Amino acid sequence: MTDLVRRILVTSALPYANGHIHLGHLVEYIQTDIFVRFQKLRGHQALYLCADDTHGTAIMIRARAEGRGERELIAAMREAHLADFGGFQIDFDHYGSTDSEANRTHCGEIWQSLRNRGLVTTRDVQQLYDTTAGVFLADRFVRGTCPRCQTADQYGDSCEQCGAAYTPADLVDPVSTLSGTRPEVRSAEHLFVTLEQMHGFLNDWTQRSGALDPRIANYLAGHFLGEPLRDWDISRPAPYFGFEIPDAPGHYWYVWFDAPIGYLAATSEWCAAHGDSFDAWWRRDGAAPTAEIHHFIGKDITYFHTLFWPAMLEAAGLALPKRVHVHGFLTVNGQKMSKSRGTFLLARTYLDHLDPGMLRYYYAAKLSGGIDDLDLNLEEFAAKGNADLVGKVVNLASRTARWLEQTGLAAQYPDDGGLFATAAADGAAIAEAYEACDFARAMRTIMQAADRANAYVDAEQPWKLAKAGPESAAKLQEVASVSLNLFRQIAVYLAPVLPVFAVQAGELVGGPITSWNESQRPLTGQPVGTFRSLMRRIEPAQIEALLADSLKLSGTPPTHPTPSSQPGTKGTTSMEQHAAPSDSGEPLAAEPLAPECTIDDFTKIDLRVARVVAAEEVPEAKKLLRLTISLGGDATRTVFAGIKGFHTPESLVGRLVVVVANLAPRQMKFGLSEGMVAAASGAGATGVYLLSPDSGALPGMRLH
RNA sequence: GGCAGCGUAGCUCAGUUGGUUAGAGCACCGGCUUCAUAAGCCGGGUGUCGCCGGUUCAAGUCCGGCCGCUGCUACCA
Repeated sequence: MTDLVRRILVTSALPYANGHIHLGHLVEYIQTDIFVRFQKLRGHQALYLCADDTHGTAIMIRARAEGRGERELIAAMREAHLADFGGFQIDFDHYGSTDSEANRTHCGEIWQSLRNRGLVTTRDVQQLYDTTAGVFLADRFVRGTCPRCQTADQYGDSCEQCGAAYTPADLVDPVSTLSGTRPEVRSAEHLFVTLEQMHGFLNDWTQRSGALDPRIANYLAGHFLGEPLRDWDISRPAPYFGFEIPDAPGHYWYVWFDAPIGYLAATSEWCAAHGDSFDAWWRRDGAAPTAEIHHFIGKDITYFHTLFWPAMLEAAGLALPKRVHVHGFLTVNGQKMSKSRGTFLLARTYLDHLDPGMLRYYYAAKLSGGIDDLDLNLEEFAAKGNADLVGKVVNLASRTARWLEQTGLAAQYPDDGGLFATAAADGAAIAEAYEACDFARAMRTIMQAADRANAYVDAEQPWKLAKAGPESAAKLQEVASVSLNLFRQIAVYLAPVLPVFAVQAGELVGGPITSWNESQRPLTGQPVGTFRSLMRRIEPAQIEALLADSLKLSGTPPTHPTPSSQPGTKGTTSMEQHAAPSDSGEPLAAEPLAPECTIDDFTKIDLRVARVVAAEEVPEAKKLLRLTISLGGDATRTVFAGIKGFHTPESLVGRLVVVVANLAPRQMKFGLSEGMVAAASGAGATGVYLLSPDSGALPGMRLH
């Protein structure tokens, strides 16, 4: 089959050491792992490399908050990450860390290349300096009074009250959160990469190299490459958890500089451990690179991997990616993962309740290599795993292995009507789909083989042969041998997706699966082990337990067993639901109750009756109406309310509404909004319903 | 509003360079089977392929214009 042994270096994006792995992360790691396992099964030399992304301000702040050093924090998170990945059978060839000596070395080399090519420039940036702590202060480390609305205790970059944006130097009475002293304005030098000098190269690489999906290339052309590329600020002054820049003491490489270089460092570390050569993977010798480089990333970090990173590699004379595989985000039951809905699913929580193979298969069945978001519909997840893996695939072995325990496989492969040969021929198409990361297509083709195999068993009725007695024994052995061979063939095809299942299938019959080629020849005469459960069905209770645990972890009590809340489709309108005699549970299910609050919490919010005295369209606004409301007497407020399209200005004037009267003013594009009008709304834009007090209520009355 | 993407059976989707009566899985209904983890097999679809127009011998597939939805962004206080 395959002609040459390819050398394929594959990476997933480095997970940040500031949080745990969740099912969204796993879309990427499972996808990458399947790709790598497939390549290895085909006989290619593939390396799956990854690392923890450990540097940056967030880590530093978190470590301080936890009262421990950064390295202690990242070591603990590394353990947790590795345990999660292991649980999902993600098989890295090497898992490094951006906080390694190898990475420091590679950062230095790339840096020197940028210097040599004249791509580094410096520019002064005005920053506040803490004379007591002796450090420049990032925006987050400064608080002070807003220069615009005079609100105290605001961060250095923007005001939470009026929304004004400014620099820390603009703050009135600034205070350093590190020392509590008043910082002074100093000018600090930052280092920049003048990306514009690489513009021609980036145009060419993004549009013509074939490394990118056309949609991604188009996005880059439209958003960035159509105008001069801005300089990239790649240094941060101390305090910063990271690597100090060797020729610029006091400056540290920004985390997004050293993170992708972690791919190089991981390669070096793996090579050191295996006696291989880094240069053979990354160095460009003449026109033809010796290895293929594949990056798998989420669409949120496209910019870094398709502009900065190739520019860095190009400047350093290193090999460019053959392909950057960009995938979408994970949604759960059609919506973003949500802690309050209990659908923020951590890897660990999943593993407490369900089989990782089921998720690997589900993702495989939904991934087609595009950048579309992937929806984890929990009902479909259970149905698909149960029907395909348990009902079709495992069932093949489960229903026939027992008849071969004594005799083993038939000595000669029987006439199966061409079933094995057909599925063997399908191998080329399945491999092609794997290669293109269209795993969904591969799974469909494999399941068709399973369908044909089950139909065969049904037609041959081996259970009748078993009852018929000794004269049917040979025929029984033949039928069961066909069935088990088809089963093993499918196990080979599924091995990249379900490695544990593949091992167990091999234990049952035929030994370890080591090569894709094993799908091409039936086995004969081999012993058959005792069938034992290979994969268990997903029970609804397990999914409920998963969701309940996820809710607990987010600190929200489970309000009720989560029904399968299909997002409302166009069939029923809100109006119809109003008329229904019994109310649907859908709105509550769509937005479960918030965590319990105390009466003190509630009294912080001053809700008042108010009268709309004026209402007008804001022509340029899509959702907003400008309301003038009266709290009685001459106390009036201007409020922008997002109710355009649901209410006309004329219908509002004169009516009573409920407002949040002590809400901090908010600067909006069309003016300052001085409160919020209370309204009910469901998930999605199903409607907005203003609250009205009973008649007799007067403006200014408070809600108790 | 800007940018991008998507609109095919109740649901999730497949439809390769335009080419026979538009498909799969799930769900649902009927029948069969009982070896198997309440698994399996057979049968059952009058779908305006979002709408309108265009190109073509031929369009779900290409082009244009609308409508709707989603994501990012913006004004969701």
